[in-house]
Formats: sequence, structure tokens, C-alpha cells
Amino acid sequence: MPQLNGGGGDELGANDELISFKDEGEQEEKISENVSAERDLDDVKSSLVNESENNSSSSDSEQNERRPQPRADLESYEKAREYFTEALRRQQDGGFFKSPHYPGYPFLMIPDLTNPYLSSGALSPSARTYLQMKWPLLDVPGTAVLRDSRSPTPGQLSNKVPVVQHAHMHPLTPLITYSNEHFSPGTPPAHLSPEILDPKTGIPRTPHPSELSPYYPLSPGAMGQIPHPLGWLVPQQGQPMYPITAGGFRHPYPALAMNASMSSHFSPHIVPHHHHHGLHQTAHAYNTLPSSHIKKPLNAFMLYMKEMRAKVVAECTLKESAAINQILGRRWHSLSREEQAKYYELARKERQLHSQLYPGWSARDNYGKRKKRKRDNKTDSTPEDFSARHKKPCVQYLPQEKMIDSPASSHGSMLDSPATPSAALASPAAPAPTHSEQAQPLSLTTKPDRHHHFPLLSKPSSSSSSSSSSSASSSSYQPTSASGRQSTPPLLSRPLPLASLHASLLSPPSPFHQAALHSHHALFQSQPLSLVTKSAD
DNA sequence: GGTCCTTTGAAGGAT
DNA sequence: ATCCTTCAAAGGACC
Repeated sequence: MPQLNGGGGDELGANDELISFKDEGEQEEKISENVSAERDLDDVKSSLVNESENNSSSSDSEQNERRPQPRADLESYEKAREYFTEALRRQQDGGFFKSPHYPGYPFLMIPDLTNPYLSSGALSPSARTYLQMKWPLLDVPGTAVLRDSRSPTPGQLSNKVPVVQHAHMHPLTPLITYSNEHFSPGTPPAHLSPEILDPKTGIPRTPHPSELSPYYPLSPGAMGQIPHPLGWLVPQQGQPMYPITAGGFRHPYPALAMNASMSSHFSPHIVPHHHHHGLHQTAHAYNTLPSSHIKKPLNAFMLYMKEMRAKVVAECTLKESAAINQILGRRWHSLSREEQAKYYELARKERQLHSQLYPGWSARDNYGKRKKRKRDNKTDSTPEDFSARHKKPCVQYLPQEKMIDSPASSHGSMLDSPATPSAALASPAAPAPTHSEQAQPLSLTTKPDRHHHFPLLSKPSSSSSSSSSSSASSSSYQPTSASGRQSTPPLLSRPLPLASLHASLLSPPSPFHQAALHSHHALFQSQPLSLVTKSAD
């Protein structure tokens, strides 16, 4: 499969276009989700729309309010935006964006493609597609900046670009949407307001990179200096893939994108040249920032999770991320190989981009960023300890879990039609979602090794691990986690959330064969609830 | 305010 | 080569 380094023109775009968002697997997912969604979709939509309307309106008002007050509550805005995104996606449910997988792209705030720096003529259809994909959230600031490149009038800030959807938008837009914390749509472009008033002192201060970065790369100068408007689209020798996506569009690595890509691929004077001194300083600061600023690139599951979380949350009343994640984990397993491959590919690109942006960065750099987790001790913690931390009774997860699980169970097709343990079909980018997983969606036992003594199902490990090992046999189990999951107390030693319990009960305790899986599945389909209920007791 | 929970995947150190 | 640990996102729960 062609890789990014293939140097093949708009390979990225082409690749991404190849990743159609209307594949069959999606249909399958849609069907299952339709089955799962006990709430009327219209209700969901309306509720979401209502929410979004409130949120969006509040967002607008917030933006208006924030303009004179750049320091915004990013979190609340983000939440509102997320709601809006989801609502928007659902509102546009009828067409290309019907897929539940890619809630992000409907929110595209397409940059002004007529912008001289993004000359439409320079954009091939695929390029435009990918461009839009990469900039799903280009909002006021971005557009303003883009236009600003010609006549930077602050008044343009108010020109909110209407949501534009591109028919060929890539479904996996979250590629560049998962660094929410850096996105501040309500904040004026950095180049227009490079200095941020300290909320406490009221004194202008040099903004933190994370505050400025979203707009940083959108600086007209930087944009204009880009050798090719799609330089990132058309990988060149040493050319970053996303030289102009570092911010504004919620680039995952906005803070240092400028540092790593811009500064290394553009004349050093370029960036500060088009900003006020504050930004200049900031730009300089970027170059001195510790690499720990940098977040890890999201893996395939994280990307999937990011996309699907809102949907899962919307479908059930669960709000607890842990429970949501369990659901997402099962859904992830229930995805078809092709669907997973998309995310693997996306994650691979993310990693590649990340490595290009931050060549010297290592995941190890972030070690210790969090305080030493107590999980190490928790593995030895008593059930009482665990229970104490979970006031919510497991039963509380039951209804929602059932609701969400029903789709998983509906994936019986996978069980009923066991995947042929043929050679790995997934692209190299996809660490081969194992057939065992595909064939055993019910063995989605979340962290089996962590929660109980069931052998862990072989996982699609990193690229280093061949898919053959796991795909060779759909019933191939490995005693330990391929990813080194920590050993945990026995199954019954700690009360499991129903999601886990549910799955664990249905998880083959040993290298079962397909027949066993069928049995499990049949059982699950027939009495999933009773099973869970009993186990919960 | 910090940490945990929970998921999978990736990375890198340790063995 | 394999194992083990940590982190990535998310947000409620907990301390």
C-alpha cells in the first residue's frame, strides 16, 4: 500500500479519498447502530439540535463576548462546539455524512479556497478534498486570517464562514481535530491580537503558545510564504505534510507545529515577520519549548474514540467516560477490518506527521508528565478498594449498556460468518485487526487480563507484530496481553462495571473454537440482559 | 486540583 | 524477541 513517503503527488489526498466514507462496513455499523438506538433518532436529533442551538447560540454570543476578551473559556466552548458538531452532523444526516463514524467533518469550516494562498486553481479535487479534510474547523480566525493576508482588517473577524461541506470530504477528519485544547475559535487571530490581556493583571502578556498557536500558522505571511499552497498535500523533499495546518484548524500539534515545521521549513523570519512582536517572541518561545509540550499522536482507537464518543454519549445516558470507553472498545472490535484499517491508516499518518513535526520527540518525553499512577498499587488493591471508588452500582450501566451492546450483539454476522483466517487483508498501515477480534466481538472483554483471569485475546499489536499471529486462528488466544497490559486481580476479585462484566462473561475463558463463539453469541443474543443481571448479582 | 477509571494502540525501556 | 510501562482522549467520580 502506498505510503506517505511515496512522493506520489497528492498521494495523501488520493489515499484519503480512497478511504471512502460509504463503505459497506459503515452500512453494517449503521444498521447495528440503528438497532441499538432505542431512542428515536429524531428525538436524538432534536435534542441534540436543541442542545446545539443553545450551545451554538451561546457560542456565538460567547464569541461576541470574547472578542474583546480573548481569554475565553475554552473548555466550555469546546463542549458547545462538540455539541454543535454532533448536532450538525445529525442534521446533515441524510447525505454523505450519515456515517456515524465521522462526526467531525460536517463541522468543516472550509477555508476560503478562493484565497490566493489557497488558490482553488492550485487545488486538484482531491487536494481540495484533503485540504478540507485537514481543516475541518477553520473558523472565523482562520478565514479572517486568510483574507487578512490581503487586507488585514479586524472587521473581517466577524465574517464567520458558513459551514461548508464538501461532498468528497474525508470522513476521518478528526485527524486534525483531536487537540481541542488548543483551539480557541472565539479568540481573535493571533496576528491581530498577539498579546493577550492577562485576566488577572489586565496587562498584555505574551500569550502562551497554546493560546496563539491556533492562528499562528494562519498568519497571512506564513500562508503566503508557503511554497506551494498544498505543500503539505504534495509531499516534497523535506516538506512537512501540514505546514499550514498547525493551528487554526485545530491541528493536533498546534503549539509546536510552527516550531517544528514552520521554523524548519520556512525562513526563520517568516513567521515573526507577519506578526507583532508578541508573536515573534512567542515564535521564539516555541523554539525553546520543551518537547514535552507535545502530545502523543493518537492511535487508531483513540481516533475512533474521539469520533464516536459523542455518538455513544448521545445514544445512551451514560456520561462516564470509563463506561463510554468500554462501549467504544467493543464497538471498535466490532468494526470491520476495513473500517478499522481506516483508523489505523489515519493513525499512521498522524504518527508520521508527528514525527515530521517533532523529529526529536519521543513518547518518553511525556513520561512522568502525569504523576505516578497508583494503578500499580491498584492491581493489588482489594475489591473493597475498587468498590469504594465506584459508588455507581454496576447495575446502573445495565440499561445503557444493553442498549449499546445490542448493536454489538447484532454484529452476529461476524460470528455467524466467521472470518476466514486468511492472510491479513488489512493494509500494512492497519496492524491487522485480528480475525479473532472480528470473529469474537463478544469477547470484547475490556482488559481481560486486567479484570479477570481470562486469557487476553490477542490484540492487533503494533506494526511490529504481524497480523498473522493473531489472524492465523480466529480462536487464537494469548495468555498475556500483547501490549503488556498489567495483570490484575481475578475476575471476581473486584466488581466490574457491567460493561466489562458483561463482556467478560461472554468472553471465552480459553482458546475456544468458533463453535463456542457461536454459542456465546447465541446466548448473548438470546439473553444478554439476564446474563448480565445475574452476573451483576 | 489531582488522580482514577476505561478503552486500544504505540513507543521505548527492560529483560 | 518478548515483556512491561506509560501515555494518548474523555469526563464523571473520587480524594
